[in-house]
Amino acid sequence: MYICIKLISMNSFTEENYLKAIYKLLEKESVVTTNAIAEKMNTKAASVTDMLKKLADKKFINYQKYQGVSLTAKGEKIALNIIRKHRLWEMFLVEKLNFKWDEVHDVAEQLEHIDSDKLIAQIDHFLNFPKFDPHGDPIPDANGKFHIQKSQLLSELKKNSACIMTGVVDHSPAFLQYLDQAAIGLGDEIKIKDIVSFDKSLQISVNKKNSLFISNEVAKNILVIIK
Amino acid sequence: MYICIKLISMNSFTEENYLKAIYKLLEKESVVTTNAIAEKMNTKAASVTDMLKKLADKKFINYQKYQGVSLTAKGEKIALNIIRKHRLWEMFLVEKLNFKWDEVHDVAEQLEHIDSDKLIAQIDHFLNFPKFDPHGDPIPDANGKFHIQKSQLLSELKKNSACIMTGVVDHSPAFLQYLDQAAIGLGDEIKIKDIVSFDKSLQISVNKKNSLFISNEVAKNILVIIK
DNA sequence: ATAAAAATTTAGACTAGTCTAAAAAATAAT
DNA sequence: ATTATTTTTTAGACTAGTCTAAATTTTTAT
Repeated sequence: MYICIKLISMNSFTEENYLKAIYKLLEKESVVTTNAIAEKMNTKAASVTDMLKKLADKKFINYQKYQGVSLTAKGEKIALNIIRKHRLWEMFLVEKLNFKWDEVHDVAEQLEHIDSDKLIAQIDHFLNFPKFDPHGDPIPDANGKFHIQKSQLLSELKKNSACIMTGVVDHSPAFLQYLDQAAIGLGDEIKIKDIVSFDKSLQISVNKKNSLFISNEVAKNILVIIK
Repeated sequence: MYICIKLISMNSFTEENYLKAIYKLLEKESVVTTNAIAEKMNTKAASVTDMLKKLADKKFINYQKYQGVSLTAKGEKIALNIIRKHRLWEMFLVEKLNFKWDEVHDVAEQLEHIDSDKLIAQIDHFLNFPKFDPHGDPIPDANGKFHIQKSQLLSELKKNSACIMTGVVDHSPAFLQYLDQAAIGLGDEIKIKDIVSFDKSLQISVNKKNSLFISNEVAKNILVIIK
């Protein structure tokens, strides 16, 4: 007769952060190097090598000396779960606790490591199962799957098209603050009233009300899905 | 010309947990021993001694070999802040995320270490500045002060008195589940309709509606403030 | 194809926190 | 008042994660 206690090897915060960093680097480059990880983690290459060995031992990554790394299915699942938690917490902070877009990141970095399936399921429910975080990045489901309607740049749309804002390309505080001032936010309905041929700037309406001009440069940094 | 960055020595989770444990032991006993701390922290006396030296170096505790410990003002402030965060998170979990009284503790143990003044201020606000957590324990304010109207046992009140439930003495799941079944909860208005002379059991009404009998034993474990 | 440069890994050391086993101090018992 | 017992501390070792400096491998340039 055995008693089964919750052992389910709790991963350390550090391991989780490495896996997340590797996942994000893999989104941009097909091969992830030790130096790239070191830079992302604000640490030294030697420390990264040590950790890579440990993660490989645990079968979270595929690693051979000098050859870079990739995630195993197991490792990717953990990374996606951290990303899911991070984005749900960001959404919670903005939607329920009056945080600004540009204030949430550091706190979410801490909250993403809280270990409770029930907690994150309830937060998801409380937020009414959002598909995007406050920066427009997609939120994976509990199984690590994305349900994405592909976004495109506002600058690519034709005159008179209507769309919903889902995110931004430039995440800098400067840009996010500009959007706040212009009262353009996630989930807003944007309609292109006119495209100025001179400089490709757009005349748009937001939520069928306030009409304004935005530069092409701005439009290139706003992600939308067509309505 | 100096630049001042946020250094404000971030305390480790472990240090915070030791200070919290010491605070709680000081509530019951005037002198706190190494062994008592070891038991509370699920660790060994030798480990405690090591940590006590470190905490004393940082001026969080008063410590002399073999003589037990007490908290300095600095240490108490940190402990109270952790307790404040723990209790506010518990309240949040119960009030907003449908957690049961007896499910919140482990998650709150993690959340209490999240480091963000704005976050906890907003949670406090979101909960409408509660004075007690779901177990009826008082929540200190941001300065570590309690604003307590002294609670007393329901069993001590006279016939026809009305009161508000603020807490319990027995925190066991068995008792909390009984209260759930009986639909007696924090903040409920309890009126004593009758006291049975035979066994001192009480006939009460809860929130002016459901009337029921509770044993004297139960009444001895319910904390209330007189209305 | 081979030398130079860059990237990566190893070796060895450090801190935080923990442990066991042994020594020292305090308390209790005769 | 002098043992015996209990409590506490020290000594030394271990793990996770980090670092610097040196060695090794890969890549780039000639």
